[in-house]
Amino acid sequence: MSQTVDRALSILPLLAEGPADLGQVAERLDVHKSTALRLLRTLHEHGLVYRQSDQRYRLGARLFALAQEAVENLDVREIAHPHLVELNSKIGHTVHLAVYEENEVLYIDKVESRYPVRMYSRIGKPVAITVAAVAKLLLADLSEPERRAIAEKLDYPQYTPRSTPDAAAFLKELTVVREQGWATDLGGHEESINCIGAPIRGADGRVVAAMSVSAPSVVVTADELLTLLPVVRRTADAISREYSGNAPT
Amino acid sequence: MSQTVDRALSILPLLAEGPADLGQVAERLDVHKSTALRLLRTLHEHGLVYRQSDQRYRLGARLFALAQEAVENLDVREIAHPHLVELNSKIGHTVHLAVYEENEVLYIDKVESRYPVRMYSRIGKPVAITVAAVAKLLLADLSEPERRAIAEKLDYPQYTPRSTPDAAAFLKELTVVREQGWATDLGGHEESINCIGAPIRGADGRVVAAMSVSAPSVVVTADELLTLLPVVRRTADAISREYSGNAPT
DNA sequence: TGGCTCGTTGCATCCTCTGCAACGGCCATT
DNA sequence: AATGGCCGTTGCAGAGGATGCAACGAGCCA
Repeated sequence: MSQTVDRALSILPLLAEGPADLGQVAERLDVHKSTALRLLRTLHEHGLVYRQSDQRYRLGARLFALAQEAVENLDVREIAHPHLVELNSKIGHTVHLAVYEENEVLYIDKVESRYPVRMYSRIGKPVAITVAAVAKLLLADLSEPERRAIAEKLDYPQYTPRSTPDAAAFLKELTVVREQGWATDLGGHEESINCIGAPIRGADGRVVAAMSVSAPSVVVTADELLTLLPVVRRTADAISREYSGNAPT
Repeated sequence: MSQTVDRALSILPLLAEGPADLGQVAERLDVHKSTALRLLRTLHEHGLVYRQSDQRYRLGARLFALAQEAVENLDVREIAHPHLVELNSKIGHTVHLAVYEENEVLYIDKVESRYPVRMYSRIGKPVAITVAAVAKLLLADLSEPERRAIAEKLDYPQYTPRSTPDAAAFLKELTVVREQGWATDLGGHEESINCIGAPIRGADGRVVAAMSVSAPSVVVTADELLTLLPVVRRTADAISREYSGNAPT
């Protein structure tokens, strides 16, 4: 809506691909160098881009701080976290927490017992929306027209033979998930990984987040994983209760 | 430099404090509501702000993704990570990796063996710059006028009695660190936590990052921690070598 | 029902952003 | 050492877009 801001913000994803110099930025934006320079300077003043020693620009440190504060404002995460840790300590598998926002599903927390390293590596990354258990849970709660609109806009990458093939299958799956109140991803994203998930609801009953437990099939079979469903649902319900209780609004 | 972009970007830290509605944003920016609306819409289109159900705005999901990609482009981190993990598995204590950027020192990686939970919680957060071992290492490598300029601009919070008291003491400490090639923080931030750190250098000898090992004094005394100095320095040097070797530029 | 607040829209005015051209520093080439 | 090319930077005039105003409309409460 605002041309200048629009152009300036377009620089950010561009730099996310890797450092770029003034000329490259100007070319990608299709504007004059002097224009790109002014935009970059403004971004720089706000700490969103950083000028490295070779004069090329890359994303700046303030982005970390902002993302940090953004995630801290998500109170679901704060409430859920201890529950996720507790569940993880019980069953040992990876536990995820995700939210839906603006046509994207993203992980906002993760607890992994076996491989603590690079734990943050997936937080903030968009989820494979057509197959992930948490994505199904979050989308299943939307209204029917919304679900249809989204389902038709999506791509359906065939990660594995068990990936959701198309919009029709996805919508059907969402209906199932909506009715049963939990979801699975059995090898739909990676052949050897299974997930089960449950929704977290606010005081009004709307799904505000979703959690899942993932495990490689070499460790537990899909059937064995499904036996964990009750404890996963109990955890999700406990989070829901605590979240609803505290909600002041 | 660009008024419109400047105003738009000023909205981000404002929303970082917490959700705000249109009127509040307009007031804080000192612009007309319609102007604020257009700026917010533009930010919204780029996913940087999100409009929650009560119509108030808060920081959006794309910030995560951007910060995520930004951190992945820091190749020091990628190279260093396996070394940090290895060191951690040897000695068991928390290992940090930090860089200096634009008057700030921030952690970009962390390996913690005993408490894997919320591992990302400090990544991206500004370091206690006047006391942390990594901060001393990174600042010590700057030119003398730069060091002085920064030292005089800083605040010197007295986290503990052992915190760096003022600019003079800090500059003196930086000189020591610069000469000995390693740094410590012995209870300067938290009474019971000690750290030792070593610099990571690029091909040109400049310090590009710093790493540290932290441990509570109830587990190891400061003297015991110092016995780990050789292995910490060896790790840092190994990272430096690998980083310098691969650098194509 | 009426009045209030808050978000939204269309529009004329004026500001500010834009692109141009020229400068200067840096590097490589001869 | 001199030259040419490349890239970042600056000042400026013009034009295009951002701004604030005023009016509308939706939701809420009394």
